[in-house]
Amino acid sequence: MAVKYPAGVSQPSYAQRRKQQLRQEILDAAFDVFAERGYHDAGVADIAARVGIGHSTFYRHFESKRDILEQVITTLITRAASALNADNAPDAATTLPEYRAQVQRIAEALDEIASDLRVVRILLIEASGVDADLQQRVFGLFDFAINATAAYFNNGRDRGYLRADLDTTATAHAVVGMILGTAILGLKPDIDTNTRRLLIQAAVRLMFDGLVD
Amino acid sequence: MAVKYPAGVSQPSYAQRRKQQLRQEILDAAFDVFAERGYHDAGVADIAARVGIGHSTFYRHFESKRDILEQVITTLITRAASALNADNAPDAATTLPEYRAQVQRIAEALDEIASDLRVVRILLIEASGVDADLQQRVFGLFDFAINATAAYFNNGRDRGYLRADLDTTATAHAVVGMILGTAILGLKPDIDTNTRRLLIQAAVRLMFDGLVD
Amino acid sequence: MAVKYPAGVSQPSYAQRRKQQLRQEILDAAFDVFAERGYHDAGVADIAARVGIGHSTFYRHFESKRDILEQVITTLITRAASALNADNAPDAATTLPEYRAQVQRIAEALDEIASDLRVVRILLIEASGVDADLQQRVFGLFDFAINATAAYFNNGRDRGYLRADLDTTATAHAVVGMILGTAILGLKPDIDTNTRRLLIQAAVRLMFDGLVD
Amino acid sequence: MAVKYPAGVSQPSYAQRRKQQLRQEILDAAFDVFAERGYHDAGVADIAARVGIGHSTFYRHFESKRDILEQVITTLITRAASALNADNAPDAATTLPEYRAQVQRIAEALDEIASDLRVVRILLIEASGVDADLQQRVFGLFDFAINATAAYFNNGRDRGYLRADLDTTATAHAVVGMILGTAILGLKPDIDTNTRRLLIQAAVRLMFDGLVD
DNA sequence: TATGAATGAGTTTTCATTCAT
DNA sequence: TATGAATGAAAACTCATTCAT
Repeated sequence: MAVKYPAGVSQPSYAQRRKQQLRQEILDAAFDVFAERGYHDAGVADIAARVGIGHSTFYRHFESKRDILEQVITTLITRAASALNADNAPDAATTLPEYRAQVQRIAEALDEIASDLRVVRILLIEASGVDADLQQRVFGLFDFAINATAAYFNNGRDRGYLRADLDTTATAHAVVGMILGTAILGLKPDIDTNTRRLLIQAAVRLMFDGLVD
Repeated sequence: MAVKYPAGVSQPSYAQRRKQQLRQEILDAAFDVFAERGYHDAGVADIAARVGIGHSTFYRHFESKRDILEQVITTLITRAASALNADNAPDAATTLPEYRAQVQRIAEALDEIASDLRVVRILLIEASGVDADLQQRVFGLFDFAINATAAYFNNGRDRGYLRADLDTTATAHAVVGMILGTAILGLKPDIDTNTRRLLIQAAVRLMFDGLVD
Repeated sequence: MAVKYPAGVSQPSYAQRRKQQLRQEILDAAFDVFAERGYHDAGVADIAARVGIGHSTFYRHFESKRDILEQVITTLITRAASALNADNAPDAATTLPEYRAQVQRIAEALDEIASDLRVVRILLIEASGVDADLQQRVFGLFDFAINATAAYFNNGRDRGYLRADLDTTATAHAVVGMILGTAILGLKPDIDTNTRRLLIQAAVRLMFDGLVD
Repeated sequence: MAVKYPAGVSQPSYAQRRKQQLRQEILDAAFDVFAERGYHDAGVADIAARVGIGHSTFYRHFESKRDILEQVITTLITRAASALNADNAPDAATTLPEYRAQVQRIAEALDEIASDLRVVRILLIEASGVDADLQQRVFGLFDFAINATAAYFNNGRDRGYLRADLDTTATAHAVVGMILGTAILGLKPDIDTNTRRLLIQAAVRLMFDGLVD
């Protein structure tokens, strides 16, 4: 689908588009290669070979190996943040069932992303394994998630459909942690789609009702 | 305090003890260095330098760099598994308050371990970043934790102090995920001891009572 | 003189020729270095330095140090085998003088090769000193020489110009041994070209007429 | 059998004898190890382990790894030289049959030595592969053999049972070369005792009668 | 512009030899 | 005296990055 360009902005030339496209191909290849072999084991040559270009061409599009990892991660973070935001606003839910439904939707959206184990691997393992800076970037996403979640909780507590004594920040922490940890556990080789669904269900149920009730 | 040796077992010679001790010093140094710089960035030379020995002396005690990482991880896994087991049996708790107290104890024991961020970093980041094999080892620990947790849940459900419709395995997954994820979130630089305590409390509360009640 | 390429086979590009040429330069340097310092004492760095390239460039052309030795030896073996074959066929000689002349020619051809002491050193000393595999390769050459020689002897015996009771295989062994041993003795520092000629003469004479007559 | 010591020379003490004995054991082990793995691949540790002593003890008896190789080689050279000398004198033979018998005896004695492939390997391959100095030592043996052989030839020529026009030095060279080369060819894996005997026979026959007659 | 060739910095590992017990 | 522990020098090899075509 052709992208529309605003008036006054000249459409990029063919060459520029080609360049953009190649850039994207390289990004995709890097994503695959990093996920398969890990950042350190992956060579720039591997990435280039997968795209079918010379190693040197790689450097016309990215500063360094580290640079492309950063870009891959940025993309993933952006995507995850969108999933958290999409069609959801902290004050959209006014009743418990509404909120519950909303949580279910968010959970499924995140699962959609995390079901691609490569995303989990790169975001949680490789990013942190390479560099404190990159780790910070990812942790920024977590902070964002925690804050968003806390906002939801505040809304629910204010409206009265969540516990009045809820420590919203700390609990948000716990919930985001649960998402995170579940995603990591999903790296275990033997988890199929069905199990994932049961897990989400159990997690959402736990979140709302706890073990007891 | 001198260690007692059983009759018939000759106490290790001075040289042997020295050797053991040096081995332990190297292990400790490796633990630190791996945590600080990451496995790939850390050189055998760094480890040796920290202990104050020559590079090649390292190889008198460990097969390879990979070998020592494995040993470090094995130690950590063992320690974590002990913490999970210590003084706890799945059927020890017969009432909800008892179980709650037990969970609190376990949570604190794990937090004690995880408060050393280096442990978290090595176990969760480095292990997985290096090798599929090592990742498996760590995941074995998680499986153990999940199974143990499920056993507790089964006990509680059978005794009637937990929900009758509890999907014990899936929920155990979610709970272990929560522990895991919280540990990782603990790597964020700005978390102090007090915050940790609040987090644990919120997590335990969430686990038992959920958001609602 | 420009090499002619058959129709349909595009002439190698300049870059390819350059690469071939560099490869050959490295081979030559390795040949020299191995002969001078011996395989074990020679470093890849020495070879690279002699060509005037960086150490790692070496690895763009050869798999490993062992690899290049193998290639050097293969070349030498091929050359020696050609010398044995060149313009000679086992049944070319029908009379004793003809055969005698043929032997003289072969002897001179081999001497031509062996006069380069580096060849002898690498083929007989280094190859065997490094690896059983390489030794096998060289011994394959000897076997070839023995078989070829035996074929000549058979021809001569059948035609009646050699002893009827000649044990052709065993004698071929002895003759090839003589060539081999003489080549090794040629490594002695004090042997000049003239002496070599006398040696060949004496050897050929011995071979045909023995000590007695 | 106890060795007799001349009057006035005090018999070595027990400790000294033990030391001598251990030294010999180390020499034997080195001989084996060098032959099996080659000088460069063999470690001092291997030698020590085979004797059952610590690596360090090795250095109480030999200066260095190189040193022990030298001693091993010296021993072998001495043994080979003895075989060449034993009960033979250049002028012992006065007739052709006598000389022929003498040659046969010498050939068998040398074969006895060379049938231990380890001797051949160490003397011809390892010695030359390590060091120019060691190679010289071995070549000294060859020179000795050549000179001795030439002396025999001179005697035979003077007495009239060998060709009058024999270039004794050059032919001696050829003959010693034949011995040498045959010994090397003996390293081929598929040569059994019987073949060896046929080879010797063929060589001696060739030496005396040539191909023709 | 795209490329493959070239590179050197960096790392793991080995092993002969010395030292302290 | 015998030993194992310690060592550092050396060496092969890899790979991200630059350069010349």
